[in-house]
Amino acid sequence: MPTQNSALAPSYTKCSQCGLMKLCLPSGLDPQDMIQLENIIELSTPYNDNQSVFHANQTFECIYTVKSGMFKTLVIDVNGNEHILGFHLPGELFGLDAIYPKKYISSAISLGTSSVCAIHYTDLETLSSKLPSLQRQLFCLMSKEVHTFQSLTVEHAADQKLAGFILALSVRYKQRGYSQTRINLMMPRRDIANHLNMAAETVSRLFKRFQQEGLIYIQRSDLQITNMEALKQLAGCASYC
Amino acid sequence: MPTQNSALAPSYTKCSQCGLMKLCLPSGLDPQDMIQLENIIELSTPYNDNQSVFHANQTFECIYTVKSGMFKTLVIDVNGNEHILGFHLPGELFGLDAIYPKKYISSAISLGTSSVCAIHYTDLETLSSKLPSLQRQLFCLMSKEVHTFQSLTVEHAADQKLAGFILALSVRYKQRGYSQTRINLMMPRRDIANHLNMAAETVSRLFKRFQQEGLIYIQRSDLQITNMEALKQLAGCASYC
DNA sequence: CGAACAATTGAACCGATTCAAGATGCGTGG
DNA sequence: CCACGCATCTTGAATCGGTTCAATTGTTCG
Repeated sequence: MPTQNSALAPSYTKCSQCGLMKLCLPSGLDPQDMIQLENIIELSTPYNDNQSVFHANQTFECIYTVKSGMFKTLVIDVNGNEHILGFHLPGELFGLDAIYPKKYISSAISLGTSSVCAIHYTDLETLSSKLPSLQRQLFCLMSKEVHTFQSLTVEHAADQKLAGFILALSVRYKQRGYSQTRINLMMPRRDIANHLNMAAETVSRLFKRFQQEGLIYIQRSDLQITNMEALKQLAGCASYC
Repeated sequence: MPTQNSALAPSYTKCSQCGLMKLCLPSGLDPQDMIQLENIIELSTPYNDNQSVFHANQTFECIYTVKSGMFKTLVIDVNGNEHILGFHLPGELFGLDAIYPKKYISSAISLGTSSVCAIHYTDLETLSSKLPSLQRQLFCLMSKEVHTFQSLTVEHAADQKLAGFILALSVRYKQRGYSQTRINLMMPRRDIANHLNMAAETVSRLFKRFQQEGLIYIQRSDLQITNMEALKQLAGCASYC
């Protein structure tokens, strides 16, 4: 049984970048192509808590895959208010939104000690025009990304949003081989609230209610899902399906 | 001076599909490549009001570009509630979100008499692996699409959202050669409200307020922007930038 | 231990929704 | 051409979910 995701995932520390990329690219590439892909990937030194991978307005160069830990991407509006666009788990990509404007739109910040692989976009573009399977993967990935944000634009009640958020984390961790019922949130309540467009107080009250109703057990950032079905029922279809 | 967009845009009725594609693909393709692209595009017969181009769950085959009129894409949640994901103006693409799941996620419905061009996705994929410039364009387009939805996830007050919506339409029509100050809304208040996650009554009240404040003049679906700067000020940065 | 920060809890408040009614515009047929 | 009927839009008043503000508790770390 997988353990809580606070430590590096065993599957990551043991596996090659090839394995990492397989996790990033949903339906896989053939091994020959994978080797070529590995050649354009750069490992970077780990980040401590709250460090930036890139900032909004910097020239776009690389897209990133999370190797361990977690990152958040956020934008700052004209009034100086932050808005967290999303959280990125091991095996997930970020930086794709910078392709069109040729500069980063968002800033990427580490949550706790975390590390990434960097992929130069020009290299990726060149390679994917040589490898149709890679091209297909990338189109799929970007379509999925569109999807994720589409789901977020559908308004729900606060409890549905939070339930959906928890379930989405559960599904994503499961896909990467972590526990789907025990999750280390890593981000503070304030960040969850910000991402879901609600007050931190509301998140706090809802976590309490969910626990009273037996849906979850939560202690600080250690979250256990105790009634998956009820949680799904509550979320309706919010964000994760 | 461009006229209101209620009739077909002159630039469209006169121009070839090549011209249409140029509008869809931001930074253009060289003429040679464009000819190859034209070969995989199919014109379809026009739709009357409220007809469906595709429905959610149908097998994904084509992506579409709007030739004239307007289309909306919408999803229906588990409770049977509609949510309008977006409105698609002439020269814009829709159906990209179906690539990853290989079936349409949303349904596309015409608003008034409208027409499209269909592009078989498998052909497009094949062609774009031969034409690096086309591949680049498509990555850009999808990145832009991610962008659009990212912006929508940032919560604003109702008046900011509506102001942002109006401005976004203005910008998009301008890009396609229509008037940026006089817009035919085409969709009912209910649809605007639904898309922006608010009640139709709120839209009505806000249009009235905007008119009283001299930002717009609106008569049924005929909208004129009378104070662009103030509208931008109000919207802050919502959705259009 | 004590400072600084994060999370919780309670109470007043507010923006937007809901519900209900009325106004307006539009197509149809007499 | 006007009268009718339907759908859309507008307007007002009551209500509610979630925010804001303020105070308290809990946690982490030098």
